[in-house]
Amino acid sequence: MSNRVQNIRGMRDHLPPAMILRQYIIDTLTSVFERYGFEPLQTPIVEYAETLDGKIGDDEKLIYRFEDHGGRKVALRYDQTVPLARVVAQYQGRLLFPWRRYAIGQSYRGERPGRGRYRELWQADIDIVGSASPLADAEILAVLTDALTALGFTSFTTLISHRQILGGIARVSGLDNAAASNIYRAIDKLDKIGIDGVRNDLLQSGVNAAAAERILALINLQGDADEVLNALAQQLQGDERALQAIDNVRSIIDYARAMGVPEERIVIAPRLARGLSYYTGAVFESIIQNPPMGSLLGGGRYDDLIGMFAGRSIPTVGLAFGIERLHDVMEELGMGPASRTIAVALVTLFNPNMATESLRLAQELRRAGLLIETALDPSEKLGKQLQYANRRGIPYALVIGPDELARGEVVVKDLRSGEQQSVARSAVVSQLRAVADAWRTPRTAHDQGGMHERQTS
RNA sequence: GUGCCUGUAGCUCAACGGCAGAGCGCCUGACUGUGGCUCAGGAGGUUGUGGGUUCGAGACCCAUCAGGCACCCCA
Repeated sequence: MSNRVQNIRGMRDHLPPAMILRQYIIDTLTSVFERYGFEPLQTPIVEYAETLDGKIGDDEKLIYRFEDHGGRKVALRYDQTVPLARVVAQYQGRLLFPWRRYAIGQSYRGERPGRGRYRELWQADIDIVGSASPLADAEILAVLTDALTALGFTSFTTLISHRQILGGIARVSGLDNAAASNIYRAIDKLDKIGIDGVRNDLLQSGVNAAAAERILALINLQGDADEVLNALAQQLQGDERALQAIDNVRSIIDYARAMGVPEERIVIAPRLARGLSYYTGAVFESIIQNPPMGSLLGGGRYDDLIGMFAGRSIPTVGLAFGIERLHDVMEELGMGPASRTIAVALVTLFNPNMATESLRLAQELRRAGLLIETALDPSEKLGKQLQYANRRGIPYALVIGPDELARGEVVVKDLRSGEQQSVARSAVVSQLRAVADAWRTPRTAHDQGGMHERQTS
């Protein structure tokens, strides 16, 4: 029997310093989502296996499956999109469309863990259910841009494409459906393996040289969004579906501009394939160049998925923020709250006789909304109590000794500077509140590096 | 799921097949209303785990677990 002390592979424990950052991420995302009218939804982590089967494509083998005590075949959710589809179908009569909903929670994928890849991963999903309007797609772009900006990111890029642009590229290159699905994976690797790498992959998967060059030219288009879309429209002439897709993306981008999404945040990237098979329309993902972390979020339009449950088409667009990746990147870049502890001040206990007075002070401050920790041992030397506060990173220590009590004052000591002053007891709240606000102000990114087109090699 | 690299004190890492160490951290004191800095002491290890080779294994071999990198794929 093993009694090892060990967490499960690919699943992380988050100690308080990490959780403070994660909660900051979640709080920030939540507040941006709600600013756009998205409503919270929570669903179970466990679903019937058949609910998940046949929805996500080849990755189905990565789903965690087991039988419950009653022998039912169940599975841990792979994402929060399929459960959303189930909910929409199940509660159609109680929901009003279009419906904006967000969901923040964990999903499970039996992948091999690596950088930015975990078997338990938290995602923050937003979706607009029941609207086919390109304005819905654009709103997702606006939310994502606001959210990453609010988190402190200064140089992210959102790649945008459309399933039928990709399809059009395959069709005008003379590939049938089977061949087409093979090339998507190859061209999606453009950023990683470069133009020559993709050419190699294409040729190796049986694409003839002429078709390969055609594909490479299309996925390697450079320029701003309008230029790339125009070039695509020109070269995909005759493919009605692709042209419609291009018009659709134009509309989405126009609306996004109207909502103030900066031009430099958007790149039309025909190479963008995205793995999940349920996407039907626009697809997008946001990336930063430094540190390298794949995509921070990904999403798109999936007009048929909910219909698989509901029996009628309910067009939907949405995306998932990868909280694990946001966390890892923000940690590496030193973003998020500077504080690594919760309390803004430690109320010390001067001695057993004075403890009551100190505890009374602590409760006053807590009722005023301040985050206060107290010492627990009135007989412990004051130096020990200060040392504890200092090590915990608590910025302030409060002391009430006999002198302070007699004068109705409190010593407020700044443990970072070492300075201290006696403050009238009635003024402690306002003084601490001011410093607490400054102390919890999050840091923004130093830089995530300039990012736009891939490095040309 | 495949290949490669790594795993030694709380942390970061040393140690030719021959007595397991350093820095930081931690504990005690110098410091009797005050942390940090300095100084003096001190504690802390079945070398991830289980086998094997050897007179002798932290080191070599096998297995296993965990982490990293590259595939694959994705948030």
